[in-house]
Amino acid sequence: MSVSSDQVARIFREMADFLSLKGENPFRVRAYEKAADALEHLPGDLKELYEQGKLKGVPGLGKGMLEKIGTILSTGKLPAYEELKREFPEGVRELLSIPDIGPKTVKLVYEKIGVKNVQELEAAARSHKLRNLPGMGPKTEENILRGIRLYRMSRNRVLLGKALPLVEQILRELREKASSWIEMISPAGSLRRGKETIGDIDILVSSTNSRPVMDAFTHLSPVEDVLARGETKSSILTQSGLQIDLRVVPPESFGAALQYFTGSKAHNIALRERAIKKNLKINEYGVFAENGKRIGGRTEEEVYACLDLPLIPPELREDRGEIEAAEKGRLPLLLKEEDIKGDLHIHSTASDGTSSIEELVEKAKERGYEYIAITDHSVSLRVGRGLSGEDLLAQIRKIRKMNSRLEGFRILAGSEVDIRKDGTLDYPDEILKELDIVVISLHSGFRQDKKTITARVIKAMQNPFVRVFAHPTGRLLGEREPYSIDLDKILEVAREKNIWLEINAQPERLDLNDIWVMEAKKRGVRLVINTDAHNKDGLDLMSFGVITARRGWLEAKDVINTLPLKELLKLLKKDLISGE
DNA sequence: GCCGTTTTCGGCCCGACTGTTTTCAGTCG
Repeated sequence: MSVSSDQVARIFREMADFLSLKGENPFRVRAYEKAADALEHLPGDLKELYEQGKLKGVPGLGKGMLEKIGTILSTGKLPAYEELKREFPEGVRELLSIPDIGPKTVKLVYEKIGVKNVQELEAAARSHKLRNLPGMGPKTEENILRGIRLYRMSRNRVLLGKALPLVEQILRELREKASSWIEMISPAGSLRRGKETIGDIDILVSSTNSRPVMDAFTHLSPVEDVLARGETKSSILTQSGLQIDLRVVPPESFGAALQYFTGSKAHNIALRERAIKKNLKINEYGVFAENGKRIGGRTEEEVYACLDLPLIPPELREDRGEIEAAEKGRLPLLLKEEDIKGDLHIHSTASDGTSSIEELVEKAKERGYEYIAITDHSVSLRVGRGLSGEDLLAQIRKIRKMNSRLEGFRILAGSEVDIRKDGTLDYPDEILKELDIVVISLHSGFRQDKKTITARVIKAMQNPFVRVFAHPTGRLLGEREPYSIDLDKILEVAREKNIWLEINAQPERLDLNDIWVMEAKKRGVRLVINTDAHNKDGLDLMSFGVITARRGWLEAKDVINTLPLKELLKLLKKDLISGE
């Protein structure tokens, strides 16, 4: 039985909660949260990292945390954690997830009137048992009931792919309704950083008159409920249950506010610590010198410049070394969507897609691509209407014919070949060798154990015709956990065999994720961003793959499908030969 | 509990908002 970083992170997070409930030193609480953050950003097998001493020096993991991690790894348990857990009944910690309720309130209601879970808190608020507690009144009861409603409604985070179109609609509507009052407008928060899922949405506006902007905002078409309305901040709840906060700041503070509300929290804390060392103070209104004089804040560039840093792109602001890199002038020149020259994983009507190859080509040209690969499913994927060997050969012939009529554009004949349960591929080599590109992936046997799945994929990667391993972990955000696969080993083999790992751009996949993308780059593994489109509009999902790549610090040169057609073809041919 | 170009002890980001208070505590981002 092995313990993952995520599991230990969860234990530390729970400990932070318990310690805060006990009224412990808040900095000690934060130390546990920081350690949990650090663990969640760790690629690879925790036990190996620990044993090889690679956890030493990771910021946030000091002597005490390392000792605890060691205890968990060797015994599977942590006495300090077990002890804390025993002190509180099961449901108490969950109360902390309710908006407007923090550790002090939970401690109070638990100790004074014995509230042990959400239901009991709701009952206590309804029967007015809370208003007599110190510091509480009727209004608090109302707010707690609202908090419980919100908690139940928004427990699930929403996909970036769902949130982004909604935000675009809202920005459009706001501009229409209050254009004369809006100087600048931008999304902020985790959405701007491109996180794969979003808790709530932040929008920032600069204006000299906030009232008409707030009016427009609270009357937007998707509004279900107005949660708060003030001079500088208002919150709405949309019909889809998403909370949206709008903040209005004066133009001279827009950059500082945008920086501030974009986060992440950890990045901002690190920035402020840096500011203090320079005898500066940063807040959402600007950067200030010791004498209180404002020295920047109109733009984000200004804010960073005050700290002697270049602008750090939002996707990097996770406190994963970006400040140090910026300081040394080593920020990556991040990949842009315009750099993408093609898409190497697309389904047509031949299998389970709904657009013809002709339509897909048309769309790809509109996007300015030089090539696409048609990669329909292989024979054994019945649900995907996989192609028989004969059908595939016929499709290859058809594609060759189409190519002879195309100028400045190339269709690659490919296939998304299933890795069977025993690690063999779904077509024989005689067929694979006819293809321009072979993409392999798993669609079955997700429950096999880590050793089996890893060995199965590695076996498939030995085939000399294989070029791309698609959606390497198989996760579906909010629906399906990744299957148990040892990515560490997969990266090793991918580098050795020169197999490209996919960043699948489907918003519910984004697989590989940002953390593993970063690790793959570090190890010299090449990546390719594909949409896995099942219709022509699916090609537009590329932007989500690009965002994920940017969060993984990728530059254009790290991504195969930024290559112009000629170079890609050269690479495909050359690799085929060297692989034999 | 972490951490160190002023520190191995004594700090640890900062302000708005709310509801309860007569000057502040709790929560949030």
